[in-house]
Amino acid sequence: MKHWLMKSEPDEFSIDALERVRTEPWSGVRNYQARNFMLKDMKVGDPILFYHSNCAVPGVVGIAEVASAPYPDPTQFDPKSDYHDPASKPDEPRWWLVDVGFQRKFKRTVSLEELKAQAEAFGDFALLRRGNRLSVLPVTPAQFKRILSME
DNA sequence: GCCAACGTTGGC
DNA sequence: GCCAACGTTGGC
Repeated sequence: MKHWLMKSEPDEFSIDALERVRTEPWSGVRNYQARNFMLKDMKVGDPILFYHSNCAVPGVVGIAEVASAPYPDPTQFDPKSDYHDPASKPDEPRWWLVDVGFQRKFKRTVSLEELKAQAEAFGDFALLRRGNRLSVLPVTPAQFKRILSME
């Protein structure tokens, strides 16, 4: 079982929004590395750290899980969608996603600032790499556990 | 709102 | 295949 971290801008889709809808198709990922994690490496039931980005206090705010096998992101074929990709063909979809299911919301935000303060204990962590912009990234079991212990 | 970092595009 | 231009991400 692999562990993951997925970023979302709370203005767009927050942990509270996920708690309300329970399950959300993770549409709109348009980065090949992030897509490949969803398409090739995720399995139903894998734990996910839910991360709020681009906000006052960026950080991990809760736990979700992979809730479906990968399937083509429908927004790529929708001309009205911001995520429309005219170059993608229905018989050969370029963008794939998984459903993300709510597990629980943290009592408090484990902030990026706190994570950075422990950067050494985390070792190599994609989230803390300089200039990191990946919105879907792998987390080791030890890193996952450490973040849970910081709640 | 600024801007550094990074991915993608397209001309050559 | 190189690389400049451009667009986006995301912390601050």
